[in-house]
Amino acid sequence: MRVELEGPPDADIMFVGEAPGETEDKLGKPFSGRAGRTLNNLLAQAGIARYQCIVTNVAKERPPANRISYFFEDKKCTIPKPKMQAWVNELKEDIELYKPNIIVALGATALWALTGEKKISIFRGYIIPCSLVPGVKVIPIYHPQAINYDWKLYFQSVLDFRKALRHSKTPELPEVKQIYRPNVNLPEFLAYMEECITNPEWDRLAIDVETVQPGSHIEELGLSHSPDFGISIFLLKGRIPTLPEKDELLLWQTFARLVKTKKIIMQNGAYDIGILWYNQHILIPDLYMDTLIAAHVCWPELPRDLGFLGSVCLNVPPWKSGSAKNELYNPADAANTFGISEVLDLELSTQKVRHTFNFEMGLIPVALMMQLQGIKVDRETQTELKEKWNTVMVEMKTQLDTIIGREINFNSPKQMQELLYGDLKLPAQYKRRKSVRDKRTLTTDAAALRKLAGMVPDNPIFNLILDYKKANTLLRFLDVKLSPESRVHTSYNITGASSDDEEDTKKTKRSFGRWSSSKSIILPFGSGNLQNIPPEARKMYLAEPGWTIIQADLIQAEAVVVSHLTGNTKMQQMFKDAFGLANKERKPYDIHVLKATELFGVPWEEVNKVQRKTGKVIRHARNYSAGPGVLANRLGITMSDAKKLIVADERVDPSLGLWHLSIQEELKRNRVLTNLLGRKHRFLDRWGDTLFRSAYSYIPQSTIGDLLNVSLRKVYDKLLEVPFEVKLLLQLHDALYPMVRNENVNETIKLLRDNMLHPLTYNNQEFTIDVDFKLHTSWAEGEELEINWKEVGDGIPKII
DNA sequence: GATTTTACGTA
DNA sequence: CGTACGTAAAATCT
Repeated sequence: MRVELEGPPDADIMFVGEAPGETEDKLGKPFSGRAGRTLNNLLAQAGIARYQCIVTNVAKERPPANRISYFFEDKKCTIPKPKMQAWVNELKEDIELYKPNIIVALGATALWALTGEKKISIFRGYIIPCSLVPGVKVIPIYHPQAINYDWKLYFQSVLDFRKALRHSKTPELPEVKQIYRPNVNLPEFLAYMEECITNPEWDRLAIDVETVQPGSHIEELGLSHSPDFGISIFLLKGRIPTLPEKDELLLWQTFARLVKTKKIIMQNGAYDIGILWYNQHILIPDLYMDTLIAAHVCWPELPRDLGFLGSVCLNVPPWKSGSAKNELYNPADAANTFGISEVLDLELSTQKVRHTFNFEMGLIPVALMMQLQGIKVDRETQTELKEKWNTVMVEMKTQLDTIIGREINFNSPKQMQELLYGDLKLPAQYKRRKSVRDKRTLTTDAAALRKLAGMVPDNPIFNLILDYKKANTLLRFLDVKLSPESRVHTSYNITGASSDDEEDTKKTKRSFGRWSSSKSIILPFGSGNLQNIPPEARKMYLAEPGWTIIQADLIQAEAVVVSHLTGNTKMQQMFKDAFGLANKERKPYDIHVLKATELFGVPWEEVNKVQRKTGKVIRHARNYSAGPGVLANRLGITMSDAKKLIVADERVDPSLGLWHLSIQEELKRNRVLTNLLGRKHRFLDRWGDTLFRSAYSYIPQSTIGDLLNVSLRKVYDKLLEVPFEVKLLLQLHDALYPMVRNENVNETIKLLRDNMLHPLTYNNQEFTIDVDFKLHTSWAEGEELEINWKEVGDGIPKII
């Protein structure tokens, strides 16, 4: 059936979808099916009344199998067949007839028909001119059906619909008042900087640098004192300097004077400040706002790249869409960073999250210092380890090639499938599914290999493959490039996942407040992520001669938090009683033994190792609502035994289940959870178990992440006060690794403990997570310290 | 050549 | 149907 346009002739807003679906086809009404229900929901969230709007589609008939490409000549849907062209002409006439103030292009097909553009992910949220009927404005938004498939797009689309409503009062496109001065000469740039310095009313300055790799050399420098102005100068063209040395020196001298007088705004300042310091030796003394951090605090679940933030915060045209060589790119970045900062500043107040913002801003210098400092690798040990594991790898490969009779790439899932399930005809092993509705996919991962090894005990290849793969993986962590000073460096990312990837708008940004670690662009040495180095590879990270690496751990950190969240008073008491004791003295307060006594009804003294391990695993698994499959896997027991264990534990500790339910209740209210240090997170996934599991882990995980960083900042502040040198080497989520000279170990441990004990409050009850220490000659080998802090009191412990 | 999938390391 | 994170190689798409 042909589906006609619907709505009042005097409507301000016109929604244009793609084509009718099954329900629409039957009822003859646009957006009357599942996508229509999602549209209605979005409109309600945005405060738009559908009956006051025009609703239609580009195509008036349903394509076979709902595939819009049926109406096009080409696969990319850019050359319409005559029927489609006629509908586009019809759409043009409708727009001219009804003259809406704004047209909402729902999805890529509508965007194409109205503007000729294709990429919805780039243009969504921006007000752009309609090319079909010039003079009309269009705002592209994801199609409701796309949102149904990918629920993460929901929240940002609500923001987009609100923007559409704001712009529906008048037909005019937003006025373009921005002035950009790209690629100016030195006198003009110097004059601008001098004007900034002398004008006290311009108190803030946005800075953006473009760099070339390798070396992160500054290619272009952009500045802005207002959302409506941006200026830039090139320092490099290709790799050739544009300015004589003397002139460039003058530029940087003036710049260094300028930044001292202004509140600085940057997007991802940790990088820009880092290279300004590393390459130009210019210190940015007052970073007033990092828009990446502000966005992370205000909207942790949304993308954070400038293009996205611009679409949400500003009324400027999309400036990131053209070719990368667009001259205006850099000055526009600077000006729009300024504009975005003003909106985020208000948002921080509205959402009452400024404390989290200030906290994260305070971490920038710490993370940057750790990145630039790096951590030393002993080249000799590295070579030894590389040789050792290379030998293992080659040996396994030789044996396997002989047994199998041909060469196989064991890193190739495809070849592995052919071997295991084709040649050997072994029972298929499937990957764990996110939902029972998902289709099963074959796997050849380590767990599958171990299972097959158990089924065919007389065939040695499974264990050989496992050993081969282990050596192979390890080599990835060992065979890394070192800096000339034999160091590796990592970029610690305060806002978690990096988001300068513009194509990546579909991924939800999670970031529970924990730092992530990735490859440093400034100093690209090492394996990148330093938070996932396996123990064997840690052996090559040696303490410098005469120095000791100290490991300061938050003890049982997440478990302590969970005991308070669930109101498990027995566990709380045990943590309290064990507080400050030496490691050896903690035995009577072992929560895993406690769990075993409860679970198996055996007296404390008679709990054996297997029972303790069972207690440990089940507690951890149940905290985060793991299923019997995981438990069976972890403990090497059958599914039915695992199920029984879970049932038994539910009887022993019903508080966990109740806590999970209370989290669901809290999510129901507004989908926002707040951790014990006040950090908020909105959960945008589709309502269901995946969402719940993620939410259960949020408060314990993010509280500990924040807690450790509170400590880290406090320790960092002390570094300048103490009369000896402390190097902060690593941050591993619940542990800090400083390195000091041997003679300063005692004082450092005292300092660490003083600054890492930080009381938390839940339900008006105060508690403190304990800290313990290990001393290392390398990152791998550590010796547990036995300190009874009750005996030490306020003094300094005498360890060495 | 760019993007997606698979596998795997840590807390 | 633990979660969180980043990297690399293979597979797949264009």
